[in-house]
Amino acid sequence: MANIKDVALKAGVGIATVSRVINNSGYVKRETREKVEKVIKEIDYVPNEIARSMILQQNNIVAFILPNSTHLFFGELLYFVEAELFEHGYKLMICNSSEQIAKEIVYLEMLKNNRVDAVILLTNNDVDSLIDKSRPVVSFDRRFEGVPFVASDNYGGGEMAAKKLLELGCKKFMFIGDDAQGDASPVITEVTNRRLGFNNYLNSIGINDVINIEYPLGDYIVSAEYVHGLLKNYSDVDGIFAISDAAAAAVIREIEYTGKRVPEDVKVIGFDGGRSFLNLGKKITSIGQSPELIAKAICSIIVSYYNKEAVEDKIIPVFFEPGDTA
Amino acid sequence: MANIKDVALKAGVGIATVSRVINNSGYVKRETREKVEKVIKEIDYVPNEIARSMILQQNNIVAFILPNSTHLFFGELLYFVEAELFEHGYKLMICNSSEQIAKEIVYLEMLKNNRVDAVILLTNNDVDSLIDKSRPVVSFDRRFEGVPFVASDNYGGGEMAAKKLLELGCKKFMFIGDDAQGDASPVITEVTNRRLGFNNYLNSIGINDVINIEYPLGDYIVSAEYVHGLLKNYSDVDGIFAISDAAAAAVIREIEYTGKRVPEDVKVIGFDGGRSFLNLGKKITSIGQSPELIAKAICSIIVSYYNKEAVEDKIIPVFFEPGDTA
DNA sequence: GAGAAATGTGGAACTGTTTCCACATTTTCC
DNA sequence: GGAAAATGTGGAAACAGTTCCACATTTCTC
Repeated sequence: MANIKDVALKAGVGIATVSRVINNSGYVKRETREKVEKVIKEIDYVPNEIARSMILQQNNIVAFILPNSTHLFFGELLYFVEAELFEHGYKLMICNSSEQIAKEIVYLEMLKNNRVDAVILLTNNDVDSLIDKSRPVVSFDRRFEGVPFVASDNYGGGEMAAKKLLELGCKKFMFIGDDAQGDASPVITEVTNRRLGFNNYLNSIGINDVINIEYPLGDYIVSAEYVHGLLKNYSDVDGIFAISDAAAAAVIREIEYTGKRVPEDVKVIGFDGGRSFLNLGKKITSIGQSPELIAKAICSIIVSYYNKEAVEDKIIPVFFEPGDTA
Repeated sequence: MANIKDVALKAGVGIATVSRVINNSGYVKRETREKVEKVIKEIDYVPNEIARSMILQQNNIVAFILPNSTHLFFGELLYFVEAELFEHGYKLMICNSSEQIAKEIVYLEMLKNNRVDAVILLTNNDVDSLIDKSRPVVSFDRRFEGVPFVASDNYGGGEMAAKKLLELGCKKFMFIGDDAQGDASPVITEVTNRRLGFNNYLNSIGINDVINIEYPLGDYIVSAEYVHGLLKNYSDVDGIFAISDAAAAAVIREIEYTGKRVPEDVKVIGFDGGRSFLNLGKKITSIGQSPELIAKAICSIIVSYYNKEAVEDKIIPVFFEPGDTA
């Protein structure tokens, strides 16, 4: 493949001049520029970005470590992150951790070697010590000391769900979610704020008998049987806030299985925007997060890093997404 | 950041020796190795992969150009491609084209500059002239002259759907799909083989009145209204093969809207595996493609390239995925 | 028309590795 | 015990660019 030297030689100019032409920098006489450009076309010269990265000490590559891009919300986030980075001239390297900390570790190490310009981190694991904080990192939905952080307003979303269910006349409330994850991970995850917002708001207006259900979930698929068992013990519940649309879908399926109707007998609000489960059935009423706004926030932090501006955490508003289940 | 020279200096050895230690190549005395390894730990040296890529003329980066990672099948394919590449020590750069040829062009150019080791191409656009065929490229679902090609056995899948509907006693058949895309793109796309397999098989056993419906779809969302209009003209149809699960979902919705029951009155088979639309309702009976097998095939081609072995096209078997609609 | 400023150009150092080559030392073998 | 083979080591040339610096030429200004 042709290199800059070949161009210089063929055009009868110095390497520095070719570089100036390519980068449109410094002084170049019009005729010289044209001569060089002609040669570039002729021998089909394409600058080698690897060599540029080396000298410039940056490669315009951002890495995104996330659990699994096939989950709708993550996939959407990925999509918008890519689109946004593209606008700013960055390329995106994708690293599915599959929730395995081992793979996260390998990736985190690899990214050090590769000198990627920034890392977007979306993990539930305690990888604090593995993060190279001397380089730009942005974390979504999980706080790490010294790492800028982006998340939806989960607390506000919880409140919003509570208000909506109240508005619709519900009397007996339930929250169902997997946020505590047992003793294995004592960290308060960001989604816990959904529970807190929901509970605190109801408590604040005197409702203190909210039922909080903890269910274990593997790979985000809610076990219908498990939900079923739980629901029959709480037959007076008429307003349910589920931690995700996936959880809401399972809950709805089970409620209907017991003969009750949604939303006539029990109202259910999910979380994520109701986009995932809208086919061949009803659409879930949901508190939505905007992957697009989140992606924009993440990228703006990366750009700030790049411009050596101060970076700060960002909390992204959520919105009420009407549906058929509340 | 520390570099190899710092290590050499501090350990009192030559650069070449450090390199040998890192890469575990050539001869290094045990004591020397230990000394060097100690220094590496001490000053937290991490080899610069960019410099390595430059000298090695390879960077172990594979780029995947695809329309949109948020579509379930593409997202799954992406997931498995990433997993498979990871096993082989490659990193994955993701390039969502959003079906825009302009973005594809920019990416294709960019990837030349970046000297990625291979490109996986998933596009419906005529980008033949833009592909740098001097470097490893693999195309999925779309044939380009001189580019190795991977696809599901779409023709066989069409046949399979026909046989299944026959088996279930259907008498009047319909195919519904968007494969021809009007005059704009005269290319026979790979999915057309689904139609061909279906029609040819039925024709071969003497059924010649198969109704083939062409519907326009924007961004993979089937217009329910459009389908509705079509269906009422063909009230005797009792066996439908839809080009995708998304199309099948729309068809089913519309059939039920007219008062008929699926699968009792009309049987519907989709394509992609029925995973997309299984919540809050029935699961679509479907011909499945295996994103995992496809990913493995794609990666094995890339590895063959890498080992300078001959590469050849691969057709991946499809499978019948039972559901509630046929 | 001379000095200053602006414009134009090329050489060479530098980025951080790998690897060839030359040379030194040690081990093997008859 | 000496030649041959195996082992061990470092210098320097690549890889393909960018950019500082020095120097040359042109244009501007009074």
